[in-house]
Amino acid sequence: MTRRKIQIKKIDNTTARQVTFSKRRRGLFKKAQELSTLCDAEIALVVFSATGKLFEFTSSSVQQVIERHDLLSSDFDKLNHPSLELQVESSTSAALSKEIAEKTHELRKLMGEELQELNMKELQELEKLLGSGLRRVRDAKCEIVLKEITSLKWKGSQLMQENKRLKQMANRQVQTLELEQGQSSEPIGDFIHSDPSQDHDCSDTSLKLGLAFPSGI
Amino acid sequence: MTRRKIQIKKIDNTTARQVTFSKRRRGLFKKAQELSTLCDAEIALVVFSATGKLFEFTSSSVQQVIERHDLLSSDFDKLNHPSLELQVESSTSAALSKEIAEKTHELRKLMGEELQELNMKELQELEKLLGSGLRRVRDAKCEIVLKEITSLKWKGSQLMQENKRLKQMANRQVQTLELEQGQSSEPIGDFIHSDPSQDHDCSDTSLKLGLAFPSGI
DNA sequence: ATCTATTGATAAAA
DNA sequence: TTTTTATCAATAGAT
Repeated sequence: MTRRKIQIKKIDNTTARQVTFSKRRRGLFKKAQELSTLCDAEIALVVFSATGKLFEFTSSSVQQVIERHDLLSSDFDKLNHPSLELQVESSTSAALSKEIAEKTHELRKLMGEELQELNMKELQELEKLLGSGLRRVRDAKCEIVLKEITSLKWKGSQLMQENKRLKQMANRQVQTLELEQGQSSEPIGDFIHSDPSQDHDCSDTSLKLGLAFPSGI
Repeated sequence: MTRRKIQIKKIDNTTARQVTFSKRRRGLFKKAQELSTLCDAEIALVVFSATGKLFEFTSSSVQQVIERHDLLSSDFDKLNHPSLELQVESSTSAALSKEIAEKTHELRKLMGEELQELNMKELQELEKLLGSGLRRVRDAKCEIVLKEITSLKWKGSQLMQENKRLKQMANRQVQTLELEQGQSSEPIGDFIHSDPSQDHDCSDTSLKLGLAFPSGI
């Protein structure tokens, strides 16, 4: 794409790969943003880096939905300003990463310096430290996922309810025809399978949440 | 971007918007594909057009997971049996919890048994073991999350299509009534909006995903 | 759908 | 990481 054309295959050099990842990720997110704006499309883009880092872009924030329906604690929302930037580094996540890095370093240091001095108690203490950090990270990630899934289920339940209502209406309408005309109209089966070719306004329905996603991930 | 620079705002002209949508959507998917290949990243990209059509790209490993667990895709009837879904999710989570527990137990055992025997190399091996275990857990989490989200999106699109068909049906039924009775029946508007207390315009039937929220793990 | 004049994205280097 | 710059790729408008 520039100085030289490149092959589309995994970049061997780690540094070059990371640089390219940063650049292209930004480019991709920008393109996604532009498409959603230009063409009024809904876009969800999730990128996991090779190191497991998560980046996400969604065309419309579900934050409003979540806040409106009081779904989950808003701890993470405070850190979130999706309108300002496509992707913001979370200070919480960064802090957690840092903490993990520090614990790991601590472990390395201890192992290198005082191997003979290590006893069970000290090792367990280290384990506990590492474990708590990891648990916090896990919980944070879980919460994010929960929000996402909950919002999707909410949307799904809206659609289901509307679907059900439309079916009821259709049935009523057929029954009305039968009554008024004293004969049966088209079989429902054919009616159901009529070919869709256009869309129009639909109606929203009340909130009926699905399941909570189990927190054990 | 070419003949002339354009503003990044919704394109008014419908035809132009659709053309641009097609072109840019292709470009976006290509970029996503390239990023996943070049940088070994896992990517899930979902685009709903303004008309509710679904386009999706997922990097290969994600795709395999989705196909492997494809049982959810074909029948969105399972949406009507949330308890079943809950069980599936729970068992999967339980497996992960178990894996974590096992890793922890392994560590304790190793530390408890041969503390004096542990040397730098062995400890580093232990650390690596833990790390890889954690990475596997993390990957498993990613898989579950992506699978869940993808299946929800799929279900959503199925419901949207069904709704579209039902709405079309309703319209035709009303029109049939009007023709056969030689007079107008209830206005379509009232028919569609039969429950005014809950209804409002919602031509936007597309799914909206969760927060833009990068997190480092 | 196909064609190009331009703009935009980005690989390599700093 | 971020910036710079030389090229390559994407695409707006036209056909």
